[in-house]
Parts: sequence; structure tokens; C-alpha cells
Amino acid sequence: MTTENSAAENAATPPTDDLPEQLRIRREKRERLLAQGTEAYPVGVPVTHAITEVRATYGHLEAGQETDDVVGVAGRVVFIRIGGKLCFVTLQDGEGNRLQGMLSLAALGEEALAAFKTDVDLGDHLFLHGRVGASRRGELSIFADEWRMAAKALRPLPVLHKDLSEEARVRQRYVDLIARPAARDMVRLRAGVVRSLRENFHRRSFLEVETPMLQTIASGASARPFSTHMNAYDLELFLRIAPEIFLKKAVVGGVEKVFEINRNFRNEGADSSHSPEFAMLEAYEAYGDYNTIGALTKDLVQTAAQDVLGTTLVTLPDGSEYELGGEWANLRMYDSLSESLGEEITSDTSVEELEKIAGRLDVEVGNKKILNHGKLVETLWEHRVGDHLSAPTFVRDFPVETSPLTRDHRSEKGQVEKWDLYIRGFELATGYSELVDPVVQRQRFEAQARMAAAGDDEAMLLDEDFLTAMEFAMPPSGGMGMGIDRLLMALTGQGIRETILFPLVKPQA
RNA sequence: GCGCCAUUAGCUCAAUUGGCAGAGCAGCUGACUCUUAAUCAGCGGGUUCUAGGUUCAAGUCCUAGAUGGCGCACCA
Repeated sequence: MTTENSAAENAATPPTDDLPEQLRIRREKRERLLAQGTEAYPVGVPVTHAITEVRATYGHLEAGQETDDVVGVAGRVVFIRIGGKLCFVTLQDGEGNRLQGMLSLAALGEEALAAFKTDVDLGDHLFLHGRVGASRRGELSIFADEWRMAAKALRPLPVLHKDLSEEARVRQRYVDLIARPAARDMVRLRAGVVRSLRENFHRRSFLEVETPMLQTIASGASARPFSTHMNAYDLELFLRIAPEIFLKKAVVGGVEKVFEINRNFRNEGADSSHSPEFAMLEAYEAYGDYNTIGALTKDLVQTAAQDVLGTTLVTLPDGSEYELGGEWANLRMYDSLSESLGEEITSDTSVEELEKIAGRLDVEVGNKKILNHGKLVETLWEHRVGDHLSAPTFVRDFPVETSPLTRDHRSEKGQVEKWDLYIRGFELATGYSELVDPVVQRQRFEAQARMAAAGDDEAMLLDEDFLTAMEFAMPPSGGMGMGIDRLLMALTGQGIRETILFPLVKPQA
């Protein structure tokens, strides 16, 4: 260790006089352990069994039944009961599995029992050695003949019988994970979902790739990027807003079934369904289209639900249920909007007419300068139809202006072959028949550039190397993107910050 | 970005009209060999988010700021 590190450590440990009582007392206990020659943070403890192993092997013991089997177990102290000649302690593992220890004067001796009473607190990691048995009340227990501190906690645990405040949960997720079962479950559920997605793709012979996070042009979606600077090349770089451009380059190069699960960054608002960094799945399938990729997406979601929940019937926090299984509804954007308005809306409906309808319905349409047919249709559709969707629904065939990377519809003029998947009213995924004609793609980028010039700061940027790649010919393909965090939201009914282990929080003053 | 609400002990929360800052858990001391949110007796613990202001007196009222939640706008 360098002297600098030592200085930093000392600076991080303020004089004990200034600490709140409970922190000061725990530091004093640590000092006392050290003074007695006992380590507060030993390099290890002789664990022979995990808590789950003890439960699995001895769970059948009946009240009062004891064995001669000796084990060494460790866990975090989540309950402690100090008595005269008999003490109880409950150890918990990372998954929330618990096991009781009983520490008696007879088995431990006077000195060790007294030390346990004074030195062990809620929150400590504790090692117990002793015989396995069941208490008179039937609780599976270790009858300890030895205890050791495995790691001393210097801060008290929060009350375990009440949830932490929402702020404390995200600021100190490590405490939340100790205290709240739902927080522990989310971590494991998320890992299970990502695993299910990967295994599903592998079964289908998709290759997983990793494409750049740092990009010279942030393209592939309509969003404002984070920017940064690379010193070595003196270059302005952007954190990616989507992997789309690079994944399509991979398809051009012959990686014909490809997917990526990784982070996107968007420099926009944060709320219960938006995080500045979020996990995204994108997949491309050569010789597929938006129909085949829609079927794939449905299977990914339903299989993930089955794999992690054992059912496609999701139970939400308020106790209500939501069915992800079976067939999903299909709506066409123009048809469903027309039906809702009671008047025909087509790709020929003029901007003036759409503005009139928006005005009549009191729908805010945003910056007039950058309004076009597509934005108006989508805004109207969201208010009239999208906001009322609940059951899983594919919304199909979007206006061309807002989808610069999607191919023209095979039969509907002015529309593109794109769907959005709505689950519980929010957009979970999107899918395209990919635009692969490099000449049309260039025209689409030019139209985006005109929108940018008119003041649309989310218009998509032209990527010359992407167009060059397209000129080498990309096979006809279907592509999809799905928010992993949002999939977790759909499967649990929780907000996005609960699905992310360590969401971004503003520093406190 | 705009609006509304909140911020009090380690944690979760009270505090009437502006009038001595409280409870439960947690902590400390003592009792207890079957507790499991133990029980009993006693004791500590506060920059009431921050900075100003009004007032004899401010957790409470006013102004500004910080952080969080909700709604709206934007976005996925």
C-alpha cells in the first residue's frame, strides 16, 4: 500500500468523537476485538456448508431432534436475541435464506458467550461451528461450540420490518438488497431474463457481437447523445444512442443472424420508465422481415416469462394479473387512428388537416417548425389509441417521415414496414423490415438533415460509412430492438429504477 | 423544462393555532437456557435538508437553493 492510500483512508475515517452514537460504538467494538487479538476482518472462516445445504440436508428434523453432525456456516446477522445463558442469532445468505444459531453457556463456556453478547451486532457477518439440530420449538439450528467474527459491520442495519424510503433504496442499493426480498429477487430475475434471451438466440444460431459504445456520429435512433472527448486523437466522441448502424454493417459483412445486448445512452429526461443509460437488445435476421422478427420477439418475451416466472401470467405489485401468453393483437396505425377519430386518415392527409384535428381534440403537437405528417399522425395516434392500450399489441405500418431506417411498405404508399410492441401501455420493442436500398437510404438521411436544419435536434444524422457499407448490398432483413429494463418492468410491474441494480442518482449536496 | 408535495434520532415515522422535539425498532446497562418484530427495569441519542428573513418565540410562516416523489412536456 502506498502512503497516498493510507492518507486517503485516514481522511475517510473521521474522528470517532464526531460520529453518531451507533457508529462510534461499533468502531469501539472493532477496536476491542483487535485488542483481544481477534480479527474483525479475517482472511477467511472455515465454512463447510452453505446455509441452503444445511436446510436441504437437515430440514426434516423434528422439534427437539439433534444430530452429531458438525458443520461450519457463515452469514449476515439479521436477528439476534441476547439471553442469560442462551442466545439466539439468525444468519442470512445473499439470497435471503436463513439459519438459526443457538449459543449456550454449556456448549460455549462463559468467556465465549460473554464475548458474543458484547461484540456481535445486527449486520455483522458471523461464523458458527457446531452440531446441527432442531430447537424445542422446531427451528433448524446450529448448536454452536464456537463463533468467530467473519466481518464486523460498522453501520447499523435499517429496520428490517419496514421498507426503506425510495431514495434510500437507490442510493444505498447494497442495504436495500440486505433488507428487502423484492430487491434481491429483481437481481436474480434480471439475470434469468438476460440468460433466457441469450439461450433463445443461441438455439436459433444467432451470433452475439459487441459494437462500439464510443462513436464519431451517434446515429441509429432519434435522440440526443452524451458527448465526450478522446485525448489521443483530439476527437469529439459520442456515447451510442443505438447499435443499429454497426449491427447492419455486420449483416452486410455476412454475420447474417446477429444480436447484441448492451447499454445505450440518451441525454434526455429521466422518469419512471426512462433512464439515461438503459440496456437494449437488438437483433437482425437476414432474409427475414418485420413479420418473422415480430414472431421472434413474441417468443423471446413469452419464453423469458416462462423461464423466470414459470408462467406467462404476470402478477403485478397491486395483485392484479397480466397475461403475456397466447396470440397478441395486431393494429394498423392508420386504420386504428381513423376508426378512433371517425374519419379516414391516410398518408395523403395533409399537415393542415391533421393540425386542425389536433386543435379540435386539444392535443399538444409541440414545435410547429419541425411538424410534419408523420409526427402529427404518431402524436394523434398516441393520444387516441396508444394511451389506451393494455393487452400486448403490435402496432403496424408507420408513416415514413419518422422511420428513416425502415423500408417502404410493400403495398401501402407513404408507410413503412415497422411495428411497435405495446405491453401494459408502454412501448416495449420495435421491429422493421430493414431499409437496404442505399439510394433510398441516402434520400431518407437527406430528409432528416433538412429536419435538423429546421431545428429538430433529434433528427437522425447521416453516417457516410454506413451508406458505403449499404452500397456493398445488405440482404433483405428483419430487425428488432427491445429495452431489457422495460422487459423487466413488464414482467414485474416495477418502475425502471427498481429494475436497474445501481441507477444513476444525483449526488447529494 | 414547468407545477404540486415531501425532507425531523442509525431506520420508519409523529409533533394540534407559531409556545419545553416525540414514538416504535435499533443502541447502551441490568435480569432471563427455546427466542424468532421476545419480555421486564433503567439510560443515552437531534445542525428538524441548507442559507437568509418575519416574530418575544419557528420543525411549523416567508424568500432562495439542494435532494426525492408524483403529474405535465420530451423521449424508448
